[in-house]
Amino acid sequence: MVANRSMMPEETNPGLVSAAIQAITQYIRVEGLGPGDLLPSEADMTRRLSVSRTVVREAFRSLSAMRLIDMSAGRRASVAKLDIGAMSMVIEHGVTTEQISVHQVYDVRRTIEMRTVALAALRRSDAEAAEIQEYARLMRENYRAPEIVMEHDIAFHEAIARASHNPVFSLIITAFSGVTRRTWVIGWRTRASVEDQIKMIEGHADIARAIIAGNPQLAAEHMAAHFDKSVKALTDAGIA
Amino acid sequence: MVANRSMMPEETNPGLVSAAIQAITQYIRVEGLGPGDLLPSEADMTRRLSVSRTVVREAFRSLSAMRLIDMSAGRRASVAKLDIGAMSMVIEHGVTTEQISVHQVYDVRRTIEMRTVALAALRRSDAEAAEIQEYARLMRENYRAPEIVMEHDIAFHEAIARASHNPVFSLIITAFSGVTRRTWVIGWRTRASVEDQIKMIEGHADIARAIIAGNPQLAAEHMAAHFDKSVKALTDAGIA
DNA sequence: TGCCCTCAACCTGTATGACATGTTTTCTTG
DNA sequence: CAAGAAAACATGTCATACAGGTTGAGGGCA
Repeated sequence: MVANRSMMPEETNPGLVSAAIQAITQYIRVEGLGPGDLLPSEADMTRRLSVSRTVVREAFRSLSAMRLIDMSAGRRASVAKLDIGAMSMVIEHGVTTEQISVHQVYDVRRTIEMRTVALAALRRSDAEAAEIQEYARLMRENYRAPEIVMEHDIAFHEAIARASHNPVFSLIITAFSGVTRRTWVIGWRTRASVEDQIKMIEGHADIARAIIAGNPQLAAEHMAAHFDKSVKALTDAGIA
Repeated sequence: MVANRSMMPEETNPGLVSAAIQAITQYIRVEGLGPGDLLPSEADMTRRLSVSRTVVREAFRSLSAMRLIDMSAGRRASVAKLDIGAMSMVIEHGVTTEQISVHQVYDVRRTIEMRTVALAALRRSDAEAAEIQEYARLMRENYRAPEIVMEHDIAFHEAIARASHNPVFSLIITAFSGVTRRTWVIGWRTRASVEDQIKMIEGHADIARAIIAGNPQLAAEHMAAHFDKSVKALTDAGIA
């Protein structure tokens, strides 16, 4: 009654905690819970699964770390809204342990953003178009302050992903933001002249205009050019 | 000394466990640990962080759930090799709680696999080419047994992702496999005639041949055609 | 000497009980 | 009937205990 061993592809490494995690996710599925819905209390789960509260807590904690559930003191756990959480930690872990290179991340980003930008050009609402354009404007306005440009740059790409109206794209792109934060400034510094830096910012404005114009081909072309330049900047900086 | 509040983008929801998680990941980073390297024992961490073993354990457990570290009874935790773990759970959670649709997953897969298949055509080793071809062959050989075809289908796509030699692609594609397992059979059933089913399997053989021939354009075209047919099959089956 | 076996030391897995603190519900009181 | 206090319930953290897995040191045997 506690765990299933056959159907799920998730490896059940032996142990009560893993079984409890399975049981809880299965509970969410079976009960058809959606974001915000409450889960049984730890004491409840302790009784249902016939294990100690220790085990139940570690299971809840694990799900909370992956952002599948929300926990806070005093109130019961609830099903979480879709969130990066775990995914970004996995990516960062891969990069810091040198199992993933920054170039590889950029290739994935390029692949995905060529699509999100085209979708955004087709599907963006007016509000989304305005938001994207606003980030491009803020980049130009703050071109003397790299850190600020970076944050608007990241926000720009995330906004495009949102405007694709596919949350999975949004999820993945946002997961990469952490890595971007660690390498962005390096790429910026290799753009020796102010003209180069401004040219890079104008690349964003080009993308924004194509999205607003509803031209997916043009938007994708500008995005490709942008990534090619960014990757070149990183390569020039000696980042593998 | 335990946690940092400023640099990391990860939201530090208050609590000793979150702080411990931060401390442990930071430890991995600072010590420059790679896959397989051992972490301090729970007792050690208890002393270092001046918190109870309960807290340390919940932190370790959380990292283990995200597959950032490996744990097993009797031996100390170690840094894990890059693995899907959390990512696939996030995706599955999104789908079961209806925050992500199957179509959206397929759009992302299509976007990524158009790239992995092209990269595979350019970069695959002979062994990888043989493996990919073998899965296509196994699909044909077992065409009467849908479940077996499905497993080889999934293995086929994962093998292509591996042959792209970019682990991030591999990571993402594998993360989607769980969702695929839940919907594959439905798409299969809508292919009414045996001819249609065989045609679908032949689509995989076409992809394999293009990869072996080292022709990225052709490979991408076949992949696109394959996905278009798959999505149509799902749509015909009434999957949103 | 060299190999195998045993056992001690260390480690994680699970259970239990206790108490602090935060949240919700209920009931009392004005 | 409303406001506020208290009880009931929830999670957060700690301490302790013991079972069972892992490893390496040391000793016995060939």
